Amino acid sequence: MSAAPGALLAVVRGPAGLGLADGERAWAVPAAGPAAAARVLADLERERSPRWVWWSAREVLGPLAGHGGRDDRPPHLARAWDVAAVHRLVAGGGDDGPAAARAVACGLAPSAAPSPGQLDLGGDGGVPDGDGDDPVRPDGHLRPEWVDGSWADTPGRAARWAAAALGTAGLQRERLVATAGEHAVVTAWSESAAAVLAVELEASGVPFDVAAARRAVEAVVGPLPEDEAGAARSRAARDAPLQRLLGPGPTGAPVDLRSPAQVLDALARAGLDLPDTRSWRLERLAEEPGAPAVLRSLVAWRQAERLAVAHGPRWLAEHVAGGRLRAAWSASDGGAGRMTASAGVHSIPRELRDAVRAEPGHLLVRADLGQVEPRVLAVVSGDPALARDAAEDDLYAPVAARLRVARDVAKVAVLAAMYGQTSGAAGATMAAMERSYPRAVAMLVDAARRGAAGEDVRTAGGRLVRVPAVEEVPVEAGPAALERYRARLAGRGRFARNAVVQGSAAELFKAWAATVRARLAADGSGAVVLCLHDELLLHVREEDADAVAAGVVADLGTSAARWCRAVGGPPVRFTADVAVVDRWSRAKG
DNA sequence: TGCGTTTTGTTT
DNA sequence: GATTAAACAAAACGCA
Repeated sequence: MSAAPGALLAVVRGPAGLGLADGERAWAVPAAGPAAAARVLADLERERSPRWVWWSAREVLGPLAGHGGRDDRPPHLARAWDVAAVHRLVAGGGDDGPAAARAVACGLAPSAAPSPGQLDLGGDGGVPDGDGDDPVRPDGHLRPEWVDGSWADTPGRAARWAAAALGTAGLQRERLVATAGEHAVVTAWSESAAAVLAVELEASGVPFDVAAARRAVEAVVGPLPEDEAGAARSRAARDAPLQRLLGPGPTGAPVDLRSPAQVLDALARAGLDLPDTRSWRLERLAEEPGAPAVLRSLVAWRQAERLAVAHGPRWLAEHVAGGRLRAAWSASDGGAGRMTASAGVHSIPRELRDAVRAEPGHLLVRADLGQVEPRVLAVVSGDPALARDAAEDDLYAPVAARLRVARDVAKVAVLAAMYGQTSGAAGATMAAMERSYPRAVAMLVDAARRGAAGEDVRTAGGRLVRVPAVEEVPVEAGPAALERYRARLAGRGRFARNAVVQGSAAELFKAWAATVRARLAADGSGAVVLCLHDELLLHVREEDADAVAAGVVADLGTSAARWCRAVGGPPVRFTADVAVVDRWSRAKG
């Protein structure tokens, strides 16, 4: 659902309750195409600092993102109330369209929400689609004929659609405060800003040198093919040496290296009995003295195959254009509301980071948070000892001292506590963790208990995290089925335990990212081009790079302090490592 | 043939 | 004896 060029763009200013001094006003802006819409937005921005209210940033800004200059974005655009983003916060994900968001905001069942094309049965049975219609039915739901994007047909409809967004935002706010608490309003703001950022990330992409990427892949894989036939030839050439080492399969045909089952059989014939062919297992075996040459060859083949398939010519053609790697971005996805991206942007292998390069006259600023998760744990649990330890640059040093173990052991112990690991050396240090950080551990244990019991949990900022359903097992089920059931419950416990930390960390990160975004947009020094859970990659003008690097650290100070206050935790110190580089690969980390 | 599951691998 | 979280993505496998 997006406004086509030449259609209308609905822009709304919100009421005081949404963070404004101004009264309610709904705007419907006629826009002859994205460029005109961008000018209108820029004009409106000059009026004093509104908080925009929209059904979703994607709908309103998507059509004009990328217009008006790559690095030229209205700074206050992200001061918004994004109904879809707030709905995901309130409802814990799922369908975030206007109909579902409206239903939940009204306390109605989202399943009863109308969908486009559906007969309108729930209302007054009035006139179906007149210009004078209200998008909202008397029962609170949206009218189905409004949900299909036709709000953009006339100025009158756009204005009413905008007003409905405003009304929904008000209801949402009440609901949010009632279910998650007053502090969740602050989260709603930063999540809305992240939604704007997601649209911008999608439009801008990551500066990417295709030729450098090809070279990096070729260094491992060999010359890249030009077409399908060439691809088949180079695959065969890659396979042949290893196939000769493995010998023929039972049918006499060469082993299909892409079939785990066939590779497993072939290894068994070579006298290697393995439970699976995971590369870490193969690597460990290959490193042993006297290991057969096949193993080393197989490990190398796997590495090349992976790179060729995941980041070969097809991937480059599909996702890189005009010197930018582009992906679809979600501002809050998954169990805990992290930002996610398609095209494998969050798992670009190290070899390829050399291809992420600043454009002429620009530099990259890479900033990553140090030890975010334990610091976030200190905030959300309010554990005084952990909060004190966070004062150090290296949080694990004082932890090691308290636990009376080596730093590495301490680090594993903290991570294991957050992930719910109970076996091995990490399990053994749990008792010491509990003694040293009773509040932190108690909070984690409580989240795990609630998750295992099927109760939903909330992040520090108030996001609802739904634990996955686990199918009940009848009492008379066999021991294997009962064991699987128990394992699922435990898995759900670990999920919930992790989600409260990971999800809260995502909220802190987004608050920081939004602050940095506003800084860059305000002075036109550049743009955020990549968000990687605890890492920001900025593309900035060369002459501004050092100032931006300093600014990013300052922004962390202010946004982290604000976040700690908002969620009612102690003022925990957060740190960031910042590097100014021309290529991503040159920033260590 | 098509669709869902399993295996594998990369990142945080 | 096991049981560290999340994500995206491709190809093989298994079943109807």
